[in-house]
Parts: sequence; C-alpha cells; structure tokens
Amino acid sequence: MAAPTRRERLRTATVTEIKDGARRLLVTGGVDAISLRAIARDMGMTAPAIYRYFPSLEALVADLAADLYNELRLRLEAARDDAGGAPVAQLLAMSRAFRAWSTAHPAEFGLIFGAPVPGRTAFVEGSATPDHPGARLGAVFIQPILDLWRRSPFRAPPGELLERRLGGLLEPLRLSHGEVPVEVAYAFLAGWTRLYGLVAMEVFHQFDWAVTDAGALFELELEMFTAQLLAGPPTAQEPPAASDGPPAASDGPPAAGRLTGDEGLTGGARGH
Amino acid sequence: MAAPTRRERLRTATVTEIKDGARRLLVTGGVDAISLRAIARDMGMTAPAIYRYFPSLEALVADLAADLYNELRLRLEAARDDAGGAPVAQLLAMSRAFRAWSTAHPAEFGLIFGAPVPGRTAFVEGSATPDHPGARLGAVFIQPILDLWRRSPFRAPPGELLERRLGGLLEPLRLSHGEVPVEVAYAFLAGWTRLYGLVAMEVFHQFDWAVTDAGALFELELEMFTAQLLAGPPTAQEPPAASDGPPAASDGPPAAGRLTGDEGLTGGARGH
DNA sequence: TAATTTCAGTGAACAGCGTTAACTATCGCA
DNA sequence: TGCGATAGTTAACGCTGTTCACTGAAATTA
Repeated sequence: MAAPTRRERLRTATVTEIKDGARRLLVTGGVDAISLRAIARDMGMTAPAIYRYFPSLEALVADLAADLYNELRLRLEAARDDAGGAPVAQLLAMSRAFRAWSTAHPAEFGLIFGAPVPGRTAFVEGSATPDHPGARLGAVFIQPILDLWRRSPFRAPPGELLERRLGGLLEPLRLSHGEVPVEVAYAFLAGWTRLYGLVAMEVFHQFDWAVTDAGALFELELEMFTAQLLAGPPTAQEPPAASDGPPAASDGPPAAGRLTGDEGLTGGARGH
Repeated sequence: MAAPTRRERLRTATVTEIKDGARRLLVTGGVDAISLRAIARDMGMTAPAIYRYFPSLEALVADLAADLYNELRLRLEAARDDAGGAPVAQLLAMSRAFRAWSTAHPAEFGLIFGAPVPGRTAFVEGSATPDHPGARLGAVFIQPILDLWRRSPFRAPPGELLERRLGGLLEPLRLSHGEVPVEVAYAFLAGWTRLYGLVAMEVFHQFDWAVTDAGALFELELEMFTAQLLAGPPTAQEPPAASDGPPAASDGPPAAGRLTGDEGLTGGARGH
C-alpha cells in the first residue's frame, strides 16, 4: 500500500472533492443544503455517480462529521503542544482552541455537536465505542488532567464518594483509558460538560437574550474552573507562585476568588 | 373576544391539529420528517391548505418550537411551585424537571436547543429579545437565585470583579429583569450553562463513550452546584441547620466537599 | 497482443418534497 | 337573496434521494 495505484489516487481525490463540496454546502446553507445533486453539479458530474463513493447521503454526512471531529482534535492537540508542559496551561489553550474553532465554524459545530437527525446524521451512530471520533476528541482532555493530578492532586470530592456515585458508570471511559483515577474522570466530565455547554449555548444563539459578549463569560468561567484545578488538596499548603502570565485578564490580574463553597456538600437543600 | 366566533373556533382547532401532527412527525422521524404533505395527509387534507394557517413550513416549525419552549417552561414552573418556598429546593426541582422533560422528549429538545438549521428553524430568529420564548424559559431560573441572594448571599466572586468583567454584556438580561445584582446574574449564567451542557450532552448522545448512567453524573453535579449556592459569603458564619431532606443522595448524606478551590483566581496557569 | 473483467459515470425514471396559481364551494353576514 | 371572506381543491414547477440499465474506458488476465 506504499504505492497506491493510479485508480486509487483518482478515487481518493474524487472522495475528497465530494466531501469538500459537501462542506461548502454545509457552511453556506446549513446541513439541509447538503445534497448529492448540488455536490455533483459543482463537480460537473451527475448525482448517481456519487453512489460509487458513498452508499448514501447519510453515509457521506457521517464521513464528513468524522473528518470534522478529527480536524477539531488536531487543532486541540496543536494548541496543547504550543502551550508548553504545564497541564493547566495546556487545558486553557485547548479550551480556547475549542471555542475558537467552534465559533469560527458554527455549521460544522452544529453538525457534530448538535442534535442527531435521523435522516441526516447517522442516528445514534456507534457513539458508545472508544473508536468514535467524538470519543477520541473528548479523550484529548484527559491526559493533561491526569498529568496534573499526578504532579499535584487538585481539590476534588473524596475518592470514595466519587467511586460510590460514579464508579459503575465509568466503565466505557476506563475501557479506553485504563485505570484513570476517579477524581480525574470526574474533573474531566465536569470540565468537558461545562466547556461544551458554554460553547454550544453561544454557537446555537442560546443566550443572545442575556449576554452580548459570550467571550467574556467564557474567559471568566475558564478562570473559575482552572482555579479549582490549581487549588491543592483540602489541607495542602500554598504551592509556589505563578510563572505563566495571565493570558486573558482584561485589565490586570483578576485576583478574584471565593466563588465556591468550602464546607462541601450537605446533601440537600438547606432551608431558607 | 370573550366569545370567539364559530369560524375562529374551527380555525384554532385546525391550527392545533396541524401542530399536533407536526410534533408527531418530529417525534417519530426527527425534524426532517416534518413535511406539510405528511401533516395534511394525516389530517385528510392536501398540503396547500396548510398555507391558510402558516405562511411556510419554517414558520410552522418556529411556532411549534415556541410551544415547546412554553410547555417546558410551564413544567419548570410547576416543579418550582411544588418544591416549597426554599429557593435552593426550587432550583433543584426545576433542574430535575428540565432534565426529565429533555430526556423524555429528545426530539423536541433537539429542535429548541440544538443547532439552528437555516431552512428548518427560523435562522437566528429574534433570539436577542426578552420576548423570545427561550428567554422567558431561562428567566424562570433567575427569580429563585435572586430570592436566595436576598435571604443569604451565597459565595461568589467579588461584585467589583464581576461588574468589571461582565457588567457591559449583561444589558440584555437587565433589560428584561431590572437591576439584577451581578452576582445573581453570574450564578444564573454559570448554572444555566452547566445545566444545559449536562443535559444536552446526554440527550445528544455526546458522551455515550464515557458514561453509562448520565443521571448519576447529573445528580452529582447538581449537588456540587447547590453546595456552592449554600455556601455563605467568605467570612460568614454557619447558617442554621438544614430543614429540607436530601432528595437525591443514593445512600445517606454524601457529606462530600472540597471540590472547589478557595484561594481563588490567580489569573492564569501556574507553572508545572 | 487480445480478451475480459472491473470500474466510473450517464440518462431515465420513481416517489416525495415546498410552494405557487387558478379555481371552487361553503360559511357568515348585510 | 346576494356577496365577500374563508377553506379547501387540483395542477404544475423545480427540487430532492435513490434505483436501474446502460456505456465507455481502464486495468487485468490469457
């Protein structure tokens, strides 16, 4: 396979041309604008020819979605690699890269992170397997959190509690990542859902009614979460001072704090 | 208008029948399965007749989406009213009601909270106005947070910082809710995005690869967030003991804690 | 080299879609 | 009784995904 035949070369070229056309339609007209006839028209072909390359429109879209997952993952990995060796700096860079790509490519974001549409997106595609591109994407965040945990355990709910509450349901994650400490798994899940929620609400115009500059809220939330990760374990003394400068503060170091409770979960609502 | 004419009665009946049909198609086949011809067929009509009631398919879907927003909002308000007077208990009940409705109605959730599709959802509908049903939905969460803040201010980043970082962008929110304290606005935005992220990822099958029981993660995160809200201000002494029982703990009160940092934002990544 | 198989692409067709136009029947009111 | 508004019809246009039978060229085999 080191030397692809001429046929194979032409074939892969056609495949990428088809997917490029599909993406162009996605960007300009939304997912419903992706049509075999339009793609073929742009290529100077007829629609049935595409069936030599993809079994259906849905399969084509699924393939495109996988490409987008990978494109985004490579972007995140590049941001991580440019951020130096500090895990928290890596997480910051990856989170910002995630938002940057998502806001720059809202249609693509909607395709891979929006609601799965039966005829369009492969419905409930094999998203439960670690081979799924979405799994490989989310997984990129796990390693820095794991590194951080090993260097200096961050503040987290006690492991016994997490194990009791989450232990059973982490099997899929551990299946693909070995024995991840439950605190790491929890920090990942909590952080990933917050990151996703923040970005998805912005891209989907979900809080246009409340906020004008979603970027400022994003940066603030980013600091809140990393502050958690930088906080040592319950009884730890202060680690040495900062080395990286504040990358996003609007005017001077925020020097905020006290967002979060310290006396922990009481297990329910405390009366008025 | 107290006595609608016979014509009007028939008309509204037809309108609701059309929307019922649209919703049925949405549920069974996804948003792309909503078609004027299918709706009309189910009603024993022909497709062009629907144009007497809606100017286009897109308008019909937008109308259906508004209904769904309102249905969900009523559900949340009912949950709030059943939860007694304690704000945190209200927030818990509303959050659980939000997830319950969303997981029970994934297609509907996808329509109103997923990616806006140009030809289907009204593209970037007037979502920046406080009249938007989505705005009215999110706004339901603000009042309990405001009540809680007035009774006993919860732990939050200092107001000056929040005002400096978020002040300018909260205009739309304040436009519809008067002078909400910035700490309340921040708690709302942070909580709403977390709630949305958690539920959307579950409904959209976004972390099937990592987790088997999203409900357990949801409950854990719920407790984490409410623990923040129950924590008093930085130097406050302990308020009186609990009155509401723990509504969701699996076995006994979790009594966890120390999730979150206390020394606050340092403004950037601290070296390895 | 010649025969044959594989493969990319075409054109016609089917069923379905949103939407418009012209037309008809009925209902409510003066 | 007559008339205007309203609700519905049929026909048609252009679009869609998909299948089928077919053609022409390229690669492989005898």
